[in-house]
Amino acid sequence: MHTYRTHNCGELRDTNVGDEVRLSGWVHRVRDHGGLLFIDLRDHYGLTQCVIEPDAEMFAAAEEVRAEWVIKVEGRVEARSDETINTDLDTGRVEVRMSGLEVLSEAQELPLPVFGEPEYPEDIRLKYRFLDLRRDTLHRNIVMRSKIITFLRERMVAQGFTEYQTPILTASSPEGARDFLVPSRMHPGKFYALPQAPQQFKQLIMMAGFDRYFQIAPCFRDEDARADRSPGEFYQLDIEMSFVTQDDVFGAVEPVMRDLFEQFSDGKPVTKDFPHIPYAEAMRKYGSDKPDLRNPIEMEDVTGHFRGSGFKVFAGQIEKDERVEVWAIPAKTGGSRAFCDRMNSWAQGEGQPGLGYIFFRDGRQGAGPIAKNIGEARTEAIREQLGLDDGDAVFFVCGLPAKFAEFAGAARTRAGEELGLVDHDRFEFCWIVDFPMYEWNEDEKRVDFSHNPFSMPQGGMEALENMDPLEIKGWQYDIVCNGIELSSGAIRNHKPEIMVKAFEIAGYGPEVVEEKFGGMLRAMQYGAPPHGGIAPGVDRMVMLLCGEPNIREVTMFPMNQQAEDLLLGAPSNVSAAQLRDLHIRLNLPKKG
RNA sequence: GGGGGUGUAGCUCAGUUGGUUAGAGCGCUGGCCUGUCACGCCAGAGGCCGCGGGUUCGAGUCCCGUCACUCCCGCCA
Repeated sequence: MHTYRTHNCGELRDTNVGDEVRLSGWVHRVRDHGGLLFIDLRDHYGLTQCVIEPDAEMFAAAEEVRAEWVIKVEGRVEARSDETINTDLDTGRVEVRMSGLEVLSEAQELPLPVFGEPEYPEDIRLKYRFLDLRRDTLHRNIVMRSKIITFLRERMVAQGFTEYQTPILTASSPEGARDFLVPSRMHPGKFYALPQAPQQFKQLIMMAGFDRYFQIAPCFRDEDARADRSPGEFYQLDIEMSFVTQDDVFGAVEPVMRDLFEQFSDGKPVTKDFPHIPYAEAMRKYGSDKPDLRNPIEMEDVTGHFRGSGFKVFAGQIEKDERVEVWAIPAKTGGSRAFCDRMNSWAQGEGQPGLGYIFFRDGRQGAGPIAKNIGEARTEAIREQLGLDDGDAVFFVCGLPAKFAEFAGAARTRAGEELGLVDHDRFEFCWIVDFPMYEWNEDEKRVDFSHNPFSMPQGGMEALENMDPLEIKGWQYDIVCNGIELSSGAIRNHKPEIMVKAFEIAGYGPEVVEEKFGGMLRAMQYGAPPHGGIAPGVDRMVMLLCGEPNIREVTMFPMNQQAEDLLLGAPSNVSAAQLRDLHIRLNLPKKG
């Protein structure tokens, strides 16, 4: 018989009745009836009820055990009587009649109970993560994460991709997030950086002639945390392919995502064919480049109905600036003054002057101040355009779309959520395509890359030379699920002269490109294949599939919001000798 | 760097207009209990009310500061 166990704690069934078995695990729960004592023994696999009676030799020892002690139990598997079967347990038809018990390891009084699922303070959970991880939901989330990653690897390999590893110690990149730096011992005053993503490496892999790369890639960015963003590190399903168009990338990635979500979504429906939504259309309809398509509300331009109308607040703005538009946010079933006023005061809380509205009642009559001001005919035209009826409402935002789109999108989200129009039990995917290559940086009054500077502009060199930079679109795309951006990707620029020109438009001279991206530029000069890729965020996929709003619920050993590891104590002080080796002298901020 | 929330027993929380000895559940200790599976019953221990200062005859409660955790903004090509 094995030293510790013949079976695991989730294994025993009717067919084992009569077997002499040995189980090891944690004491999940003890129920001491005096004349009869139950121990629920738990391990990774499940829970088995063990029972002992006072005449048994080990009874005194059994009365001593406490929650989370590690014990070894021996005994005979017995069938439970009909009235004592527990259908909630896989092992609930049997129990182990204890004849032997050995304590393998005792536990102090717990700072954090393993039994039950109430919420506990994050700092205690993180300090005692090993206990937290024993708890059922978190334990299952972590296992789910592993299964998801295994699925991704298997599918990628099956589709002809190969996993290659890229360096962890690399060069600091001039664009993007703040880098984590690692001081060089051999080169005083110089630093490595941890990769924000293997972006340049995966393109070099394509240029080196390896086709179809993927990697479950660790990425490091020294940015502040959010609920859905760990401080410091996260994982991407990093993908790159040679000789491909945008549609080839979609064709490779979309089935993997759809099948992944169908397999792990617990029966929730998943989008069959991901719609392709141009960036401009997404902004106009949803006020966001990561729209939640579970929300049925689509915004519409209703500027014409307000031009020259009696609602002077809007009409005046339209008069003054031809770029001013009015967008309507139709809200089915939102047609009550109480709801409209609630939306209005929410908008004021967001720093807006308010949120104008019309709601319809009594035979499609428009109600509210705006309806009064613009009159029946215009009100009816708006109602007609949006297909609204009694009991519905519509909200309006007016101004320059670039300025109000984000707020309009937030109002759309809020109306959809408050009115219960959003179906939470589904996964709605889409591709957002045709992102602008550049955007206007208002602070610095100049043109900036809006996405990835390595992307191929649509129209290539000709577009860069002849078009208004702000009109140029890139072969850049995002994959979005339920309002969450899972990934950005692009068809890359593989021509050195286009790269130089693209950077020139953003204000970087050829010497800057040479200095910062010399390696990439050289690679392009020696035969670079057209290539492209994408990098869906693994953590966010796992969050969606586990239904967890917080990334720490799907991460085994997360840091807290202040980027500290409370279990192992990182970051930590280092010795003077270590600093000397690295040629570093501390220059600490003054206290207070 | 900025804004919001929270902080009372090992843990989750309650605590009235400022007023005697700060409570409950879980856990812990002891006792009882032969079919529980959130077992039940009885008793007990356990508190710098985050920390510092102030107002007051009197502060868990009001004010100021500070610390910790968290959510958000900035940031995240």
